[in-house]
Amino acid sequence: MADISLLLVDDHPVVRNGLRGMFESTPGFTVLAEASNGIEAVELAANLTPDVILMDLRMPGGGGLDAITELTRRGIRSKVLVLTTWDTDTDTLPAIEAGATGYLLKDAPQDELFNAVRQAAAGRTVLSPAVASRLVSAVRSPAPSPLAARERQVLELVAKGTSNRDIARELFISEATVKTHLSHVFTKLGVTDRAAAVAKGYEQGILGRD
Amino acid sequence: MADISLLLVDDHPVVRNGLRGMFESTPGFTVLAEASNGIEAVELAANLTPDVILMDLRMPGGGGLDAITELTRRGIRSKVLVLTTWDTDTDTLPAIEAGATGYLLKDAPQDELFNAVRQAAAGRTVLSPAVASRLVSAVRSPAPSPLAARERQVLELVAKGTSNRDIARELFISEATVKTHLSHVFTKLGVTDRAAAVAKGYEQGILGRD
DNA sequence: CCCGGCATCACCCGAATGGCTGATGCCGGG
DNA sequence: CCCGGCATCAGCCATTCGGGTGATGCCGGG
Repeated sequence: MADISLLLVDDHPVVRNGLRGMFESTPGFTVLAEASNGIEAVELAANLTPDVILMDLRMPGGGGLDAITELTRRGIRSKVLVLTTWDTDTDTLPAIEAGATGYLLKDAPQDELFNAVRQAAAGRTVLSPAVASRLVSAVRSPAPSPLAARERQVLELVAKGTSNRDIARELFISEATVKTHLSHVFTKLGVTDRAAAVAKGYEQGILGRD
Repeated sequence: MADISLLLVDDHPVVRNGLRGMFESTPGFTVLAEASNGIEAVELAANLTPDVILMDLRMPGGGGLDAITELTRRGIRSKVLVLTTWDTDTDTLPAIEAGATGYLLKDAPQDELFNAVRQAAAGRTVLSPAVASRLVSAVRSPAPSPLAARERQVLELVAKGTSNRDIARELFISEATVKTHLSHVFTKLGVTDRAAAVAKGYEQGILGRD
């Protein structure tokens, strides 16, 4: 069987270099190209159609997530293997929903990485144990948090230090309604005051993505 | 002149591999050893006394910061070059205060890295442009953000939804003091209420690192 | 030696907050 | 067709906040 062709996507030269070194010195893999951001990645993938794309999610200028979405949209059939640094990422699920074939952490041992790439090339999903367990628990729980659109808006304004009155003005609703929304937010997030609600918002990735 | 001897410290095998590859394939450098956490790093440094230690700050089990402090405390004269991923780090200054000789970002080009190592070996301070500019601005402005220890504690409790009264109880101080601390927090963060303070706390990395 | 920052505390007061009860209209799914 | 979730609104009320003013003690740097 032919070598598995790869496209490496990471904004850090060091990481790209490390990966390239690892794969080039191991039979069965060929590194076709490297990209340092999502835009480049999509272009290169479109031209080279590598078997597997190893991609970091967090990158300046063209996030990995958008890149994945774009790839699936264009019907490019390269398998995307997300290789990320932190497992605390809130984007695990989005990435998989967007079409990533696998998701593993950078601190995985080499053989695990090689294995993952082979699995991915074969179209099988590979997840880091840590990620996998989070996934199942995410599925298991019917999502306890998701705030309604209006509730999220209110929370965002609260995080900016806006008073209920001003939130009301800003959203063209009455102050009473703002209070109602906030009460619901509190209930859904399991807190009792706005400060804690903001904290939860950040913890759960509801806030913080400007 | 003899090779510059190196100790690589990073929790990610991929990164260590990348660095090792880069330095081994370049004349003038010798990689003595690798460590995956701060504890290991200190031990190895004590035994091998490398010229330069390339160290990541964020590591599980023995943070890089403590490692640096420990190294200076022990009088080990290896130069520490902090090689970190994000320039948003709040630990830039602490690291330098702790005794780091240089501080640069992982996405620096290779030659810059090589150069930095040589500079560090010669005892000169090297900083990434981004870091450098942040440093000067930090010096220039009397630090508008860094909260005092007590203030941070209070903010953390606020983020957990604790009322002033309960914060007072928890910290064994009076409610009045809590309010004073909070007022200072508000001023320093440029906000007017606890919710916004929590938000700023997360934005600025004061909160969110459990 | 004095000043500034930190940490501590007190008192007052008006405004904002959060809980509670209750109500209306719309929409989509069972 | 009814129920649940969303979005809207009202009024009441106890508590909590945040601002302002003022004060003390400690420490470290200039």
